[in-house]
Amino acid sequence: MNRPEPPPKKATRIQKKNRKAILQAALEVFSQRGFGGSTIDRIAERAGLSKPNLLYYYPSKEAIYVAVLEDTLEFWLEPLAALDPNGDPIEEIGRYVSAKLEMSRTRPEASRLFANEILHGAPAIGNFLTGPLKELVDEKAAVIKKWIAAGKLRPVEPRHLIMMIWAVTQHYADFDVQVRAVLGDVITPARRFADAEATLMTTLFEGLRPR
Amino acid sequence: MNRPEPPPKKATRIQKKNRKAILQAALEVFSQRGFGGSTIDRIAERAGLSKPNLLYYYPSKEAIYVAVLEDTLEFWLEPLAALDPNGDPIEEIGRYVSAKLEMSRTRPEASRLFANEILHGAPAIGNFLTGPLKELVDEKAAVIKKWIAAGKLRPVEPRHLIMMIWAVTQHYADFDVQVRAVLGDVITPARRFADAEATLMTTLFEGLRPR
DNA sequence: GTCTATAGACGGATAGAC
DNA sequence: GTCTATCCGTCTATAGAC
Repeated sequence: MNRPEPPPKKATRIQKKNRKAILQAALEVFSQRGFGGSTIDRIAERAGLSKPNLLYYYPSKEAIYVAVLEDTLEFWLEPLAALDPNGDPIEEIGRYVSAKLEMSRTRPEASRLFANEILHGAPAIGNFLTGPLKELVDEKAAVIKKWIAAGKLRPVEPRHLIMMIWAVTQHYADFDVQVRAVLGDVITPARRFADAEATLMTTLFEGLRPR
Repeated sequence: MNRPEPPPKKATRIQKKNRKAILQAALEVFSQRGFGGSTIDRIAERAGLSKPNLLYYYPSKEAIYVAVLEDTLEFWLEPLAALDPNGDPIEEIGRYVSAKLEMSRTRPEASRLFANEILHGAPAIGNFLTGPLKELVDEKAAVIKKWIAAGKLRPVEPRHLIMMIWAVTQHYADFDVQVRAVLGDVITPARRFADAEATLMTTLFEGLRPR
């Protein structure tokens, strides 16, 4: 028998390219239609592959789904991980808000993919939420607590503050159609995000700055 | 001619009961699993009906879905509609935040149903978003603008402020699993919502109050 | 006795997986 | 390309309300 690859003998150039295409296609399809509303066929088509070929790379629809999620998870935590305990609190939080808002603008599909997953009870990434995510939030909550103790921020619940920032920034990706409907189509995307940032900064900053 | 009701010859007691049971069951199923992940069979089972019997009341899966959405829409706008132009701005906004948070606590499935629908591009309620919803938001944005002009609020974009309130309050329903994962299961629901409200009020109020 | 309400069984199409 | 499972929607027969 003359089988070239048992597991991943070589990370073939073609394999890398196809895997990437599949993940990108899956991200677009899953984020737009949810897991149940997506079909392998559609993902394969958008990736430029046949369905059997796609199933050669990932054994099942669920496997693709999990792969896309995991592929995006790490990237998703970056901005919060970058919160610097030694920086100026207001500045650091401002930077975090900006970064998250920027992610909503440039990667709305990723935001929607997570939103959909969590909305439905996080069947695939429950362990991520109670594990790495919670740990990171705990760590950063401690930082915020110290800032508050030092009188550099008004006293608020750090974890709720963090989630509040998630909510307001991701809203512009997850609820995009509603945002556009409410603002009207005359408002350009650039203007929309600039106004959003200004509003968030005003309320958050003035609400957090101690007197 | 002496016809009391032309279309619904009699609103049979049994019909009312079944329709209500179907809508309730559909709300639970659709909000938990999305449209594509839900089956008529499951909805019928939860409503205590056979599938053909359910389809006797609503002609298709989509008809049930639309019916549930419409059944909840009006109710959903109530708190915003109640914003009183003659009231104290900070008080009115506080009341609105409280009311929305309370809805997230008591009717999370409704919130999730909308979130899912909008997340996927609002195929069924697009006209509602650009119609009644936009109109109501426009009306209330004008009220907020007047408050700002009168120096009673800091200058912010009214529409973004309204959406910001939607985002932070609905977050506690839509992303419930994540909220619980991050806070840990030791925090009781009552405590969770109390902390949320305190954090929202502090940041929002202090951020909106003029100096 | 007539109309409403209910269910069992099935067709047909879609889509996951080999 | 095929096999199979799932699931929407219908056909038909019957039980029950008024």
